[in-house]
Order: sequence, then C-alpha cells, then structure tokens
Amino acid sequence: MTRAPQKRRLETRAKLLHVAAAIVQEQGYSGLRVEDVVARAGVAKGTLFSHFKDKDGLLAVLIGEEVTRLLDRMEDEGTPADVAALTARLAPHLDYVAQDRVIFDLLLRYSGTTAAEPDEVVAASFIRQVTMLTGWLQTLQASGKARQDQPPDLLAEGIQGFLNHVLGVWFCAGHANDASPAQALEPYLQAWLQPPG
Amino acid sequence: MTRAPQKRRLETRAKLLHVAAAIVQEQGYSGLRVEDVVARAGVAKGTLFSHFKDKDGLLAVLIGEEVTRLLDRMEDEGTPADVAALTARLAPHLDYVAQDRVIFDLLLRYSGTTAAEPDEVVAASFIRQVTMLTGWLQTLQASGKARQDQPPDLLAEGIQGFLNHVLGVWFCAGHANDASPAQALEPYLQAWLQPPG
Amino acid sequence: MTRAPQKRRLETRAKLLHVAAAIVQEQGYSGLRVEDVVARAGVAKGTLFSHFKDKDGLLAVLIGEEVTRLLDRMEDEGTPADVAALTARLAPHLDYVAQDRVIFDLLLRYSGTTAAEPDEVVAASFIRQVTMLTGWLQTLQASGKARQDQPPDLLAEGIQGFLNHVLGVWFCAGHANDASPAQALEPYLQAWLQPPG
Amino acid sequence: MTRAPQKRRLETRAKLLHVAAAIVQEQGYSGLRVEDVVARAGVAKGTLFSHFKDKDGLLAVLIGEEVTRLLDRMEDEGTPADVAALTARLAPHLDYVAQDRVIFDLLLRYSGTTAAEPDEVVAASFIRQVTMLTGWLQTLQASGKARQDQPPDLLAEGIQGFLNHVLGVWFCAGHANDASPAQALEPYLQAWLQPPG
DNA sequence: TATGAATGAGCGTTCATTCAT
DNA sequence: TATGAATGAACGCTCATTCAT
Repeated sequence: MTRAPQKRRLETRAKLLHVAAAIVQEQGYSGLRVEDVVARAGVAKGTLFSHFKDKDGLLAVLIGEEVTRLLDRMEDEGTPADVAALTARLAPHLDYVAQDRVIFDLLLRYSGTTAAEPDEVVAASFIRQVTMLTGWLQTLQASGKARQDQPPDLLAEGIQGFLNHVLGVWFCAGHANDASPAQALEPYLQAWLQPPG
Repeated sequence: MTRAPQKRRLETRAKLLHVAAAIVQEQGYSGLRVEDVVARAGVAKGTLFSHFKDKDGLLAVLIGEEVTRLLDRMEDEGTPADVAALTARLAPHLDYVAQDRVIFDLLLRYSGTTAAEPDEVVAASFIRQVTMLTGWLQTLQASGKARQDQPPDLLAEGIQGFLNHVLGVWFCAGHANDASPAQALEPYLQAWLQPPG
Repeated sequence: MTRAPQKRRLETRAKLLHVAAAIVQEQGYSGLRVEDVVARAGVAKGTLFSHFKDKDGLLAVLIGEEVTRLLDRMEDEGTPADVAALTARLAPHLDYVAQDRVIFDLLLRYSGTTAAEPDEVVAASFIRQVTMLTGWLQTLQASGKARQDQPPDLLAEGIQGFLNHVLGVWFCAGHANDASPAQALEPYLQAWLQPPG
Repeated sequence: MTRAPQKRRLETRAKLLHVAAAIVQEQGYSGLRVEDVVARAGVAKGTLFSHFKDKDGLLAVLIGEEVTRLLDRMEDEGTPADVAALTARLAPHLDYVAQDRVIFDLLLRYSGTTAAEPDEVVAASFIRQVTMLTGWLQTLQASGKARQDQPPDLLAEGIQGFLNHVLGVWFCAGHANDASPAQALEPYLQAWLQPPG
C-alpha cells in the first residue's frame, strides 16, 4: 500500500532536478557534485538519496528528459526521406551527447537495454529510439531508399553502433579534427543502409 | 637532450609491469592496487609514478601489451578466407575485452587514435588493428568476398564500431543473454561486409 | 544558515583532540602521525580533515589549548611584583615552547595576530597574552616598578619580541649553552622594563 | 692534501648559483626547486649536492651574499647619527627579508650564531651584523645618543630580537596593515635605545 | 521523511636527498 | 667528479554513499 507521494516530496524532487539542471548548465555534467546540488537545493544529502537511487539515477533522469525532448522533435518531423536526411535528423542527438563525456558514458551503459526494464527514463528512451529507427527503416526499405536484405531492427541497432563509434572517436580525438560528429557519421550510414546498385 | 634510458631504469619498468601482470592474473584488473604493485616489486611508490603517469597509465601499457600479443596471433594466421572466418579471428580479442569492463573502458578511450600519437602502446595497437583489418579487407575485396563499393579503411573502422557496440551491449546485459560477443558480432559483419547479390 | 554542530560531531572532535594529545604526550609533537590519530580515535581519515583543515590545524588547536592552560595559571597568580617576578612568571611558557621546535614554528606564524580573527585558538591565546601583559605592565608602571615613558602595550609587544628572540637563539644553539630560556630572557626584560635611575 | 678546485668545478658552482639566483628573481625563494636549478644549469642532481651540503646550503650562499652586500652598504655610510638614523639604516635589510618568508625562516635559524662557526656565509654575516651594531652603539653611547646603562652587545642583540619580531608580525599580518617593517621597528628602537630623560 | 556526520579505501603527490654506476 | 634513477614516508584528498538520530 504505497501512498501517493505528498506534495512536499514532489516539490523537493522537482527542486533537486531544477538545481541539478542549473549546475549542469553552468559547469557541465562532469562538474556536478552531490554536495553542490543539496546545498543549493537547501536539503540534506540523505534527502537526495531518498529521491534517487544514486547520483547516476539523478543524472539519468536529467539526461533522459533531454533525450526524450530530442526524440520528440525527431519524431515530429516524420520519417526522413533518405539516408542523408536520416543523418541530419540524428545530428541534434549527436551534438547533445558530444557535449560531455559523462552523457556518453551513461548512455553507453544502457546500449543493451531491452524492453524488459521499462522503469528507467533512459532505458525507455533507448527503446523508443530503436523503435523509432526501426519504423523509419521499414518505411525507407519499402520506398527502396534503404537496403532490404536485412531486418530493420538489425539495421537500427547497427546505427546505434555507429553513433557510439563516432562519438567515441570524437571524444578521443579531442574534438580537433572534424567539424561535427554528424559529418563523421554520414559515410558509415551511407555504406550501412544504401541499397545495392 | 633526453638521453636513452639507462639499463637500470628499463629493468625497473619491466619489473613493475611484470608484477602488475601477475597481480592482474590473480585478482583481475579491478583488483590491482598500486600499493601491492610497488610492494611486490620492491620499489617506492614514487618510482612507479615516475614511470607511469598514473594507475591508468600502467594499466594502459599492460592492456596494450596484451592486445599486441593478440594482434600478433591474429596476423600470424594470415588473411581470413571470408567474413565468417574474419569474425572467428576477432573472437579472442572480443573475449579478452569482454572479460573485464576496465579493459573495455580503457580501450574505448582510445577508439579514435590516429597515427599522430605513436608513443602509447594502446594507441599503437589501435592503429595496427585498423591497418591489419584494412589489409585483410583489401584481399577480401579482391577475391570478391567483401563488398567493393567502399574503401577498405572505412569498412575497417566500421568493424571497430561494431566491436565496441557488441561489447557495450555485452556489459550492459549482464552477460546473461548471449553465448559470446563474437556470436553477436557475426550478423553485423555479414551485413556490413557481404558483397551484394 | 549554519546550525549549531550536533552533539556527535562535538564528541568526535573532542575524541580526536584527546587522542592526539595522548600521542603527543608519548611521542612528542614531531611524532604525531595523522594515521595514528585516526586509527586510535577509531574514525576515518576523512573525518579528521573535515574537523581540521590539515595536520597543522589540529596541531594549532592542541598547542593553543596548552598555551591557554599556561595562561590560566599565569593569570591566577596575579600581577607579578617586579620584573624579576615577571620573568619567572613567563618561565613555564618559555619552557613549554622550548621543548619542541614544532611549537615554536607554529606560534611564530601567529606572532602578529590581532583582535581581528577570534576564531582560532592560537590567535585567541596570543591576544590574551598581550592583553594580560599589558594589564600587568600598567600595574607595574603605577607602582613604579616599570618604566612609565612608554605605553604598556608597546612594552608588552616588545616582551613578545624578546620571548621569540630568546627561543630562536635557544633552538639555534642546540640547547647547549644556557640553563634555560628564561635565564636568557632576564637581562633583556630588565633593560626593556626597568625604570631609569 | 685537498687540491685547489679545478677551473671547471668552479664554473659549475658559479653556474648553479647564477641559475638559482635567476629562478629566485622570477619565482621568489619559495619557488626554488632543486629540479629546476639543475635542469637549467644542465647538470645532474647529484652534482648540485656535491657543491652544496643541501638545498639550504645553496640558499644560504645566495642569501648570505645578498645580506653581505646590504651590510657593505650599511657600513659604508658610517655610524648613524641617532636612533632614527639607525632605523633608517636598517630599512633595506628589513625590506629584503620581508620580501619572502623563506629568507626569514633561514635567517631565524642562524639567530644564535656565535663566533664559533665561521665557515658559513650566513653565520659570518650574522656575526658581522652584531659586531657592526655593537660598534655603532658604542659610538652612540659615547655621544649620548643611546642609553649607557647597558653593554652595547646586549643592546645589539636586542635589536636583532626586535627585527625578528617586526618581521614575524609582518608575515603574519599578511602585509596588509603597515607601510613597511621599518616603520613598525622605530618605536621599539626608540624605547630600547633612547637615553633616559 | 529528513538530517548531516561519518565512512572508505586507495590514489597521487611531494621533492630534497642518496648512492651505485 | 658527474650522473640520474630511486627513495621515503607520510600527507591530503576524493566524494558518492550510508545510517543512526
């Protein structure tokens, strides 16, 4: 018999998230310290951990919300017309993750998320992303804009692999070489998805 | 200005690496303690840190050497006959990395290594891996066993992407689902490399 | 904003100081190791550093408390009758500081303490010492036992100068020459304080 | 049968001192690292320690030379006419020591130097300072400009005490309060030296 | 439910000094 | 005489997490 959370509890949770978002804004994800969050939120350390399993839990909500927002926008525009459009559609997501290694690391930890664990925001967004990509690919396959010799979900997961690859290289190279991760992604997607001929 | 290191210095470095490898053998990478290393090597802590930037620096050399050893074996067997053989050839590497998340994390940090930084063992092994793969792919392309519509080095780097993807999923899923990372890799490589038709 | 410290915190602090004092008793100030303190106090290292800025911070409180105790005794006996009595009254303080260079060095770092920083034990004891001396000198001046041509606080601070001078020489000479620092102090105080004629 | 040092040895010593002086110029005494000195001098660490007993030995020569230079200038101007002139004469020395706590600490370690150890530059300069002051005080006493009821060497050593006191306060107070250490010294010297009446 | 003091367990640092070559 | 690799021996720090109140 868990009661509905009280109003005050919800307010505290919201305040923690708000403060954390503000700190991330100022110092980046890697600059986020539990100490600072609770200090600025005016609550005790223990309180934070009664709201979130651990620091990653807080981070996951924060990042999950942002990713969800990005997915919303991606979906709003409908299925991209071709592989080039698909790459362009993924660019905001890449740019977001490329902004801080902490995001990349956290997301990587969820790469293998399956439909089994629906309670986590990040897990949910992963599943949604793969579902969305799969749907797009089906459409692209149907219109002859994507190879048809592979199941769309394999293609979708392969895309996630390339996303991570490109981001890994991005963080490694010190951002020096390329204009953007999306640019680096394009040739892989072309080679991965283009129909033969 | 910088002279060649003296014999004694090289011996100390070798001793540190040897001891560290032994401890890893016994306790795994995560069980490696700097204190234990210096204690067993019979040197002062400061000495270790004069040889390696930090614990990760030591780890990188250790892992780099192991990867180098694996590459040696891969190369010894010559170009694999087809994509299935290629996947099999990559299995030992996958198994090695899959053994401990520490290895995966460290290698991921070097994914984007280019020929620019030749002094690091890990970096060097990455470059070598991509070079080796590129060579193989050229042969496979020539024999019609691999698609010919893409440059071999793009294909090689794509393979690295899939390797990381498969490993990421592996660590994420808690090793529960699949028999081995190599098994998970196969469909991706088939789809990525197989010649059309 | 900052509430009063909780009971437990005060107890821990007291325990740390108590243990440290015991170790100093046994091994001297230079024999004090942070590790020993926390081990014997049964607290974590981090706890010590959350109570005291660093080892010197702990030391300062320890020394400050001892100096305070010495001051208590000095004050209890009332104003000394003349300069010779004043010298004798200062002897225990001199003996205490002369016992370990660590004490001398730490106190020297606070020589110039003014009433501005009241939170430090050592600083407070310095202020108190000068206040006490000033009071005594006023009385001695009134009774014609001390020169009256100078303000009592200048005379008091001058005395502190001589204390340090004598102690500096004491540590420098390897304790070999003189019986006690107090003995070395006497001629200076006589010359500094005695009324002309 | 110690031979005269060879030319090359003397050159190395000179180079070390020169380099050390340059570093002090740039980074202050507290910024002096043995490592930097030998690196810039192009010699090995061991070489430095074959020339100087320890780092303090090098520092002592450096500081001793400077103090000697200051003493030369003080002496050149002859006996000061009165206490005010004496204070002014001591100002350059005070300013020099006030510039860096390291100087103060090192000199303090020699406060008790007696004529016994003539081999050290700093020790020698201390003896010379006290001798010089004693000489001046004799003259001042003879001319009625200084109190005559105390032996001149006691007065001289007292002056050293005040010098140290003023400097201790200087370093403690964070240089914030007073214009210069010499200004703080004056009232003490007046009270210490002025003839009664 | 909130609090905040305490934990843990090892890492990296310091840098003057020594000593075998 | 010069070299430079190695030493020593603690210190200070980290900071997410726990748990008694």
